[in-house]
Amino acid sequence: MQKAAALRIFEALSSGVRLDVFRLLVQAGKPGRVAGEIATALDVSPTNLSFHLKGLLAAGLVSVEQEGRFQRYRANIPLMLETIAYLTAHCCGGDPDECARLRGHAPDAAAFLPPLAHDAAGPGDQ
Amino acid sequence: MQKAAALRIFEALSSGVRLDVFRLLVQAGKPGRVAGEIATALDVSPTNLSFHLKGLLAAGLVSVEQEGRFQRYRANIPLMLETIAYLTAHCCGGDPDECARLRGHAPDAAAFLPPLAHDAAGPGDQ
DNA sequence: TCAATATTTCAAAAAATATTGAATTATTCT
DNA sequence: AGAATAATTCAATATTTTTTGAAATATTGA
Repeated sequence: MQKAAALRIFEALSSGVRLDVFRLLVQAGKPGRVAGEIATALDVSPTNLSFHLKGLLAAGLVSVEQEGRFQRYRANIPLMLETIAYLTAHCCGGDPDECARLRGHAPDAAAFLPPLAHDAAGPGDQ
Repeated sequence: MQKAAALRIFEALSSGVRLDVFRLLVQAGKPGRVAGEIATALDVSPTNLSFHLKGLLAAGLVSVEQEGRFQRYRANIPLMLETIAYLTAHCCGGDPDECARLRGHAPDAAAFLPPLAHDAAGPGDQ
């Protein structure tokens, strides 16, 4: 992952409406929700929802599939996890002990932070 | 974690400057960096940096410690991990198989997503 | 104490985002 | 084909966020 992608993802989740939409879709799971259902559930105008869905879509956090005259949206959870990997890459000044100590503070998350392998970004990484 | 906290965290990371600052501090590890070092490294004016640090601080993503006339900033990585736990809580419409399938898409992150124990938020959770 | 350094606060201007309602596109149903 | 439905695009307005430079605060060292 590169900076621009990570930035789009955080921008996408930095609005209350979009955060609600994404959570709704995460909770919905595989069946997702069509736009109208989302608008009703969250009490957002279709126009405004469309605006916010576009942001989530551009970030890759949701996908759409046309279903007749409906548009069915689904959450892309794995991308969210990749983003954290990007964020925590090359952490702790390369000190594995320090890295382990940090991990200790978030027990559930412990197994996630990779020891030191970190990201595989090439020279173009920003 | 509650919605308001998660929102502050994503807002905090939704600017290129703040994302750079946070990554710099994640990579710096325990010693962190004083404000002036950050400003120089990222070529941001002290005034503007101060503005952005305030956002990161309000979100809890960084901490400060006064050191003479310097202010030393450090990243709070565990909070970032908690945020993802919040985001992926109650996922997949409660279907564990579906949850497992999703996890399969992000191998490194696989161990992070808790099976179904999920968050411990009380009735006030938004 | 005085000058220099580090950082923050404040107020104004500039830029980016969000919201609204009307119009448009595309699909279904009769 | 024509009416109804689902959703998006467009253009205008409102709101929020970011940036800038000057001024203020606090600490250090002469």
